[in-house]
Amino acid sequence: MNHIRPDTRPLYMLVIDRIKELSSSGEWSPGTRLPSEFELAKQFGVSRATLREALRVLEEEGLVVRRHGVGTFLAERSVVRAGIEQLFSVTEWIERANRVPGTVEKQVGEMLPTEQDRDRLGLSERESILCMTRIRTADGDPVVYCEDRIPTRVLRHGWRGFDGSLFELLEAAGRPIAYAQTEIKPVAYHDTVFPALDVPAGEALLLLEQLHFDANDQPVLLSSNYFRTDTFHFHVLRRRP
Amino acid sequence: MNHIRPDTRPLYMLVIDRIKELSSSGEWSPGTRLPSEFELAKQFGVSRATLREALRVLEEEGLVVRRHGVGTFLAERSVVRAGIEQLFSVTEWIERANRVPGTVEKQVGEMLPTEQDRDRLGLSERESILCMTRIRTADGDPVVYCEDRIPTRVLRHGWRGFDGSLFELLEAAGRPIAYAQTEIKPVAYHDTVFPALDVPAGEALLLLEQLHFDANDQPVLLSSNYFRTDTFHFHVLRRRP
DNA sequence: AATAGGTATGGTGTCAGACATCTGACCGGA
DNA sequence: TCCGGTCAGATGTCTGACACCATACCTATT
Repeated sequence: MNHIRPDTRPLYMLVIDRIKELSSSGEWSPGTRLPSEFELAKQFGVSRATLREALRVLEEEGLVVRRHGVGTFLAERSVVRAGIEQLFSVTEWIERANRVPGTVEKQVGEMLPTEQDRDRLGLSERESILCMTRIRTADGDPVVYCEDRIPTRVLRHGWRGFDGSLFELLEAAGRPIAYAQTEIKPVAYHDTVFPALDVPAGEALLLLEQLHFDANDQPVLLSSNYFRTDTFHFHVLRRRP
Repeated sequence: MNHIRPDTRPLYMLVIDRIKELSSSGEWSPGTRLPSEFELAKQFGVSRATLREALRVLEEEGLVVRRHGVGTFLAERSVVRAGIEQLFSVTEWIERANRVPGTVEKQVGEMLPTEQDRDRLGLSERESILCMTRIRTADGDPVVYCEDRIPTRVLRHGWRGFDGSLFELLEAAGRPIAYAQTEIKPVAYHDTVFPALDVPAGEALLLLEQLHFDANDQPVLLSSNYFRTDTFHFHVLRRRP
């Protein structure tokens, strides 16, 4: 075929993006029937097989509903985006709320991992970790309290040029984060964290304990983030198994 | 072809189930390479196109990793199951912890919805709702505080024969729950709930505010569940968008 | 011997076309 | 009015082919 494609990602992903574009731009409204697979494939210039791969994923995500012998429909209730299952850095999260992210450093330095750290990050006793404690701000207000641990060996170029986003730091080190195992816990009080975030009396914090992995399933970051819930809302779309 | 299939679900779903079986039964261990698509298709007696639909979904779920020109591999870290994105009833949840579910009824009755209820459930002013407040127990210990609201019109046969599981009640009414929009909130204290659950001092509860929908995207149940986190753990696999 | 480059092989990615099966609407006769 | 047949159009599945990619191996050059 010798086609020249500017984007090297698989074709079906480009189709997915295009469909999401069309649906979120209001081109197609919720509940309407999409053109037939044959028609869509022709329109996008891909084969029906490729188009179907895209639709299969979209169906799995809940954006479209397919009915045998009838057609493919845009879901009635557009899936709530940015649920907790989507992994954003704290920086990104603050920006998505249209606020300006900032950082107040409390502690940064190398140290030896505890046994629990070693266990979860898969380290030997001698390997050191970069450990930091920070308060993240939105428009100057303290909103998240962060404790992060990164194996020193992961950071080939040290941590110079570090500007607040660990995600970018790890990307620059060639170990971009792909996913995270996250535990969700409510916190009624904490001697250090609550005063630092200036939490009003009676309010609780939401703690996300996260173990982050790179694309090769290697753990690269262990973090505990305490969120003020008057600023951040957490939701998720739960489905019957 | 004129094949007679006992299971009427789409073929690719059966393939998915079979693959999950093989991987969870230890037939295939994490990290190993699966047989080639051609080989697998032959083995399962389906076409490569169908097999690929199954693999596409499994890849999206994170159970397998596909590499162009190399092969398809079982994911190194098996995806954490029963994350918060899977919707279980409280009854099921307690059973999954190998404990015996029970119910202490506090209040059950029909009443008129508040404006917020009407808004979220899509009701008119005159329609009544079935409203109940209950404490769920595990082996007799109070572990979840539940407030539930169901539009009366949904329950065609009334609510006789109700045994504790709203999911089963709605299934019997022909409106089985398909998914729920869930908001996650930490709660530091609540005058009614905390004493009722006998929460130890200093411990917080996790509140899930859920709007449940049936398969036709119609809201059928609005619930607020307060969970004791010494009994329930909530986790989720978050992925980069 | 070490290394750079070509080639063979076997994997996934994409395509085109065909037939099977399901659904809803239309239509005509009891 | 009701019921069954028919038909069009949609998704579900299959087949066979070729393109593209990654790796292993071989070869020629250094």
